[in-house]
Amino acid sequence: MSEKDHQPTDFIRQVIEEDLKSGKHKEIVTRFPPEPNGYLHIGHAKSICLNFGIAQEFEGQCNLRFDDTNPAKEDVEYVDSIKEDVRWLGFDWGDNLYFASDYFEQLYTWAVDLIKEGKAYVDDQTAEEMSKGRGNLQTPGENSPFRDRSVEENLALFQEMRDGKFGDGEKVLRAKIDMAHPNMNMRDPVLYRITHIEHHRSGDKWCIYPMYDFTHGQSDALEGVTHSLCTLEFEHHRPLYEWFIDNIDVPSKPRQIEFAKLQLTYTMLGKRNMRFLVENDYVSGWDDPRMPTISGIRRRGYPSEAIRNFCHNVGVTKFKSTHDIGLLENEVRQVLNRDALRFMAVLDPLKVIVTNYPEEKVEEMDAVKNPEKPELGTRKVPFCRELYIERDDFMEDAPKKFFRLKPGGEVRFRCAYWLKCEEVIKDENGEITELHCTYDPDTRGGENPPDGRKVKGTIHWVSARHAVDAEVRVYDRLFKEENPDAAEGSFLDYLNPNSIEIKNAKLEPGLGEIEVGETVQFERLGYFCVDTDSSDDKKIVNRTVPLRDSWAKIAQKS
RNA sequence: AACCCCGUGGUGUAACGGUAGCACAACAGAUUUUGGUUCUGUUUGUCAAGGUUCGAAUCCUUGCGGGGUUGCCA
Repeated sequence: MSEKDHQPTDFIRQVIEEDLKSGKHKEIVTRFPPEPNGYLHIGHAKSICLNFGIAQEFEGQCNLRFDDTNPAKEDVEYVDSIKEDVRWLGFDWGDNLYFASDYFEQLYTWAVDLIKEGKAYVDDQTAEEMSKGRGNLQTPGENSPFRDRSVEENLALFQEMRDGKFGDGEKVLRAKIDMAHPNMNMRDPVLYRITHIEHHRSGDKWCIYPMYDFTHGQSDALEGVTHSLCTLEFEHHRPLYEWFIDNIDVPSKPRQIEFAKLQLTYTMLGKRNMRFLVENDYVSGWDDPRMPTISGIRRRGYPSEAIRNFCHNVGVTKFKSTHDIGLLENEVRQVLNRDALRFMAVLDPLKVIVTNYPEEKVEEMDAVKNPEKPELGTRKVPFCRELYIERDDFMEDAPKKFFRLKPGGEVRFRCAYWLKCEEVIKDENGEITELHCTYDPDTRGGENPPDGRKVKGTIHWVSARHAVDAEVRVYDRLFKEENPDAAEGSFLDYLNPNSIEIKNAKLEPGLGEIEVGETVQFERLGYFCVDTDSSDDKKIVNRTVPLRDSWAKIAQKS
């Protein structure tokens, strides 16, 4: 039972341990390298937890590097949100904030070096011609007619590309590798393209921009990254990554290792599909609480600790697995059960009149703030003659297993009294409008009465006179289909029409003081978080996640 | 069918040639002033066939299945 046995071990950490043991590296350096072209989502959280987590465990360093080599898609707006999200997840890059665009000059110099060594050339072909010349998966490509230009001509042309002598797409710089290579990435990949677009950081200094492949490994090498962890789709870029590291005079030799990206049931993580939902108002924005973005999850009320625990449990492999979203929700409940303060709130109010309770009387009942943390003590909850209970907690023709309120039945009102339903009041449509009940003074605080009577159910309630009104947004998963990406037809066919339900709820008065962003438990209902849309006169609350509900299962069966 | 990667209960993940373990889910029970929490128990698995070995989830071969790759995106 050494400590080692409890360490999570995966194939990447094993490689790192070996590299440390063999003396290949003294210190581990990783990096999280987002392109600032969108918002981070739960899939990125896996990569963040992996890279920053490894740095922490091995007492190394993790850089935050923006892979900003394509100005057409990028913006500072995203840089800021990405930083905020990484910080919220609980990680710190210290001084190690980098931008690939800061390496443009160095990368250019290295490109010139390759040209001088006859390992790169300027190609005049159109994109279409190049594509054709590359061949396909079965057939080898053919050399470009420009492949054998002289070093001098290439040097001059590349300089002219930089100087802006050509329009977008007129020329590219390519590596001279092997047009018949079985790996398409090695068939003379493009190193630089011409793009006359202002870059969000380098402005109009450049009109040629390096490709991802020509940037990433060298950036890693410049920063002394030892292990460059990326997702599986870069697997067949690795030979190229290594080709650049081997053919360029870089200061260190990083190693690329690939792992499977995170996939979740009932969730769609594709950037362009998420963008579609945002731009076409299927959701309120990137931070809509139903979105799998970090900002959405945060607004929904998921604690970052739960995300970290989840990523830890998910593990790291090369197997393309899909995780059950329920596992994430379980982690959320686990953290919130431990931390969240308890309150009572009624989402779908039904009035209860306690007919034998004095009109003017108000009692302050004691209720535990959090049973998981008894040291926190209790809160006061006002009780009076008029109350609200959950409409669901009353049934006229109740099945045997229904332990809540029914005509002639008695239940415990949590922390208050035992109440017996004496009369059901209905309107002209037969809708139940209120319940007339009597209370037993011998059950104050919800205690068992001296006569030994038993009661099966305990329900929550709110004093009608003291309740705070609130809009509660009850969220459900965005998609009805387990895998909206892979299902037949458009993912839009699988949107859950009930992914948001608005309730005009009655809250326990103490809830008026809860601040935006704070997550609490509404007893018997779930965890709820005060939303950023709240104003001084209107409280808006998101349902983070419901409590486990074994009654719902029983009810469904019968 | 060119090359590459991957196959362990329902979903994931561990076991590194030596008792197939863990989490979630499901089911049953106990406790409970939340039908919550907690606790106990049960069910379900090594893709297949050969080979190596005293012994194979693990090594080898073949097959089967899934995924990826033909951007001047990352």
